[in-house]
Amino acid sequence: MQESPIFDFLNSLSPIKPVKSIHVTQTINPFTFASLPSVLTSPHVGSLSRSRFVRWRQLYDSSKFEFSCDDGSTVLINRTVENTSAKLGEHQENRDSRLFLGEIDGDPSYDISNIGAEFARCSDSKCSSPRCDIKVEQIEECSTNSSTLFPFTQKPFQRDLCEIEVNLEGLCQADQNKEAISCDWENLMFDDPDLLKLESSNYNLLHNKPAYAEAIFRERSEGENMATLPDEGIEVLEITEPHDIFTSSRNNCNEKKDGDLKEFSSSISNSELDPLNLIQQSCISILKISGSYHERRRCCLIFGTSESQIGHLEDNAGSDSSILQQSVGSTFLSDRHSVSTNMGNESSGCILREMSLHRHALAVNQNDYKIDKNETSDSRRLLLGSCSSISFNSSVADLEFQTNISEQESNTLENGVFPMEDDGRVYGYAAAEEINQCTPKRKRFRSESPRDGETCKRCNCKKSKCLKLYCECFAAGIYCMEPCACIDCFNKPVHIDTVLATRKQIETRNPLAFAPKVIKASDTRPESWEDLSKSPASARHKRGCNCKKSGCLKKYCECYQGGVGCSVNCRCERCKNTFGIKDGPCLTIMEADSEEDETNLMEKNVLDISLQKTDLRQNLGYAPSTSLQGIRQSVPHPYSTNKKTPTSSFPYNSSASSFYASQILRRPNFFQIPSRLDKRLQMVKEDDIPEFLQQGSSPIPCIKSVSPKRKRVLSPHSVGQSSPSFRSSRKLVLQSIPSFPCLTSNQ
DNA sequence: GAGTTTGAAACT
DNA sequence: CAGTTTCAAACTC
Repeated sequence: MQESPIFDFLNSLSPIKPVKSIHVTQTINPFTFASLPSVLTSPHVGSLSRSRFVRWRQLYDSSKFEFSCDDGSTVLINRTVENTSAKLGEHQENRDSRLFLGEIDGDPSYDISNIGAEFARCSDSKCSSPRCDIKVEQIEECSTNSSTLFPFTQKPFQRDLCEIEVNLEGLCQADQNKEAISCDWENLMFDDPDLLKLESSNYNLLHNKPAYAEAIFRERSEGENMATLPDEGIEVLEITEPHDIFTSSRNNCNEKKDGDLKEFSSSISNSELDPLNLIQQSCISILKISGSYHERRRCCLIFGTSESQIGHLEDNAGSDSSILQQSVGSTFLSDRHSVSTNMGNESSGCILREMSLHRHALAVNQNDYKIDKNETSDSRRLLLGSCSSISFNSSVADLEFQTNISEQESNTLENGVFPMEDDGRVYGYAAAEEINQCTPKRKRFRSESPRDGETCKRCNCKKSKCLKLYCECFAAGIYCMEPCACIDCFNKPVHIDTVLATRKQIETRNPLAFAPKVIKASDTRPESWEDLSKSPASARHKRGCNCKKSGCLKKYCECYQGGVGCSVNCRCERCKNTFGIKDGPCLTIMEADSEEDETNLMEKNVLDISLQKTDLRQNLGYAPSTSLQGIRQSVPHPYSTNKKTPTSSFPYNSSASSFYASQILRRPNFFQIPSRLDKRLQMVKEDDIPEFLQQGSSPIPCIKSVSPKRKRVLSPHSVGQSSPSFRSSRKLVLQSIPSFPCLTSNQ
């Protein structure tokens, strides 16, 4: 890979030659961490599991620091950077229980500990909860441009990783009344803007680098901080705009309220490229959460600098920088939340100009986010990509995403394999050896608990480094996560550059490589149908299978695995796919009517549903479909809860559909089954093309169908263009967008 | 858990 | 484009 053109290109972008990494490998083991002698001798340290605490630790130089404050304590940080005498560990408590954290050896680059202090202070100011835990951690600083550490990626970034964890659970634990919780973060955070004014400019002066910030939400792993709080009610209801402290940001703040969601995006001027500002704003925005305070969530903010970005941007003055922008402007999405930082490159070399917080969830697979406590949460699943391509209806996210603490994590813990903190996705700035956390014990995790994590992809890749489509995680557009048993995994946030570059390379080869494998027939509102039929009807594998021996009756067959019948696209032999065989009769509605007596009740139901869909589609102004795939697929899908259930893939095409569905479902006659005549009349317009297809708006170029021996892909565009009205053939429409947002659209 | 089978993906 | 190899999931024992 190092010799691949893409990496040559990447390397050529950076005028900065790799230097020896100063990184010191750190294995962050909470147990180890917990066992460290407390730097602070605060009497409250011992009650971490139940107390509010601010924890700050510095690991880059192998020193670990932890600050904690207990109930009633207020954390006050000394922001005087020059005060080198304020050594780490110094603290004092006054009568109002203020805990002085001090500086870390006066190094201005680490005064982000202030943030935690500020947060803690804010939390203290109004929260009366006995457990309002706030933890700020700087995990490490890592200059990861070393090809030694990362032989497959040129990673000229210096990053600091700051982890901020907010544990608000205790706030409503007492009375179980969320509404009673009045921890107004918005006020908490900014009731003293001056106090929040960090000495962050020193960082810029010191490093003279542009900065970028990334934010990652993830759930806290059990045991990470000794907390023993139950896992429940994880929900962030609101993200609000930033406070005055970011005055310039506020002026440009856009707030869009949608349901209980507020989305804000704020512009940050050049002078605010300070990573501290970034991180602060990010954190504050994230922390400005209201609603459920059963929240236990960790926000990881990765901020850093990129010298190569500077050079590149200066050299090119805002021209070609797609790759850099990909690495600069990234959106990490996790469960219900996403925090994205849009950092465009301005002529001045400015990297960051916008930071936005989205609560819009962007899922790869809806099933990954099923509301099911028994399922492994995918909250830690992160999607990569540029921000600009992401836009969702928050209500959809509300419907579709809810996460719970991963039981797998707990299981892993029980098995004695502690989930590293945390498998490189968040703490990925470690040396390569740390990345390879996979142990033999974790091998074949999937097979050990085949049902536990079916809503969550896990791979066991050994050779592909999870950077090929062999890897299910990578193919699905998600990071590998803790349950994965992959080896040498590069499909992690720390390798976002590599991931994106690889992805782009693959997409160059096949623009639809990351598109869902199963596409639905002329149905642009799949989510609605799914709700109705609960079956993966009206879908086909986009390429078809090529099974020779499995008879398309095993999950080797992608069609079968996807719960769809084989189609003319398949080259399978001796197809016996229970969802529809390749050479089976291509039924139409008319034919189905004549055969209705021969269908069983289930099939009739499916037909009715299909017709209801037709009706619905009419109501929506969309043409009905004649496809009777639903009939052919009426056999209950044995993997209905399977992660790969195709109809639930890529829900981010679902915002509109869900909306439409919700609207239509309110119609009193929605469930009225049309008369037979109506049914037939509704067949007429079957091939109306969704607007977005008619407009040829798909950025994906048409993929021509090739010889039957070759894999075939039908693109939306090609389908739309080749589908004249009133033609009654089956039509397959790729409905979903690739799992990764467009790589080049983050301007 | 180890080994085998299978077919997609990648490679030539 | 076709054949081959690689790969990891699915499957079997």
